[in-house]
Amino acid sequence: MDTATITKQQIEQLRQLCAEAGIKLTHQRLEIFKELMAADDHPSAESIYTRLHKKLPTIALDTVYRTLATFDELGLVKKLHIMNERTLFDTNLSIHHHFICSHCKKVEDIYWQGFDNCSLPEEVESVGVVESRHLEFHGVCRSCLDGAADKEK
Amino acid sequence: MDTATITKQQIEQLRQLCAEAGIKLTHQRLEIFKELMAADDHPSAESIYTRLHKKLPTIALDTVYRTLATFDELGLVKKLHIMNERTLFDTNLSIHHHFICSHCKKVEDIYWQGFDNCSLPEEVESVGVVESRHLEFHGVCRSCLDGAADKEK
DNA sequence: GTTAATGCAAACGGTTTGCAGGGGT
DNA sequence: ACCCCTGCAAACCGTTTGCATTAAC
Repeated sequence: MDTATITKQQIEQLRQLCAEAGIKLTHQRLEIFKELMAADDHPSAESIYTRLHKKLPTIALDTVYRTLATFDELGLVKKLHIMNERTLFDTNLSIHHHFICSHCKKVEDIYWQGFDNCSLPEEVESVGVVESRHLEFHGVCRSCLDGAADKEK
Repeated sequence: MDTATITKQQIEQLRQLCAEAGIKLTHQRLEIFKELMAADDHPSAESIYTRLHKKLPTIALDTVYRTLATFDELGLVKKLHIMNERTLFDTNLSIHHHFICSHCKKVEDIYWQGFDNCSLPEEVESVGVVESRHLEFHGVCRSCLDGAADKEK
């Protein structure tokens, strides 16, 4: 995914979103936003903090936490509670699912529109109103199967 | 679910499992096991501790944590990372999925064999070997829709 | 100029760990 | 009798919060 470059359009959208929400577009928020848009994985607050530290050495970890919470409320990221150690953030806003490698712990996005569009059986509907469905696959990813992950570390 | 009563058979199975694993069947482990079998919800370590405290006032919270970890390794419970605050434990060992009410946070078990048996599209298989699939529905449950949950607290 | 956001440091809450005493095999 | 398991307390670690300073509007 070549989302490495952030368009001026995206920044303009953020500016407008902040304006609508009545919050300030600070330097830190902009930089965290850029870092999120550039991420092709599912970063934690700490990993965003670490990546950002080179460019913004004065940024504080709790600012990253607060900003990610703000972005979550704005709908710019989604929290992922996959493992318990730390919360991961999903920057991919399109409907998708996740494959979690039990070996290297990497989380990969999975698309399955056939499933997204299928209707649910009565038994599911009977428990309440379903607003979203999310699928979690567990297994071993291709690179771990090929033994690539054994070499690292 | 009338799993409130524990059969002698279940206890015998636990005794055997412990013997096979080479660990002791202590009083605490037995009582925690009973509490888990009696639970019809998805308890946290702390809620098991609280429930047990009436019968076993001397038990320590960390013993509950250690025992639940042991039971997880034995395959008697499964950890659920649904919200980030605390780990929940699933005592239902048959294949099922979860409905999480965004209002009252209750987790309900969902059965959908049609989905469990369906084959996955190529796109999914291509990321690696899928060992299990778990579905998470988010929405509002029946009792919250009926306004029942609004009255509490 | 006002008000909200940041950085710092300390608190917080769930979970883990080291250790000495106690209970199961 | 041996060794594992428990209870206690303290550590741990990700995350949150209170407060004074700083920067966006």
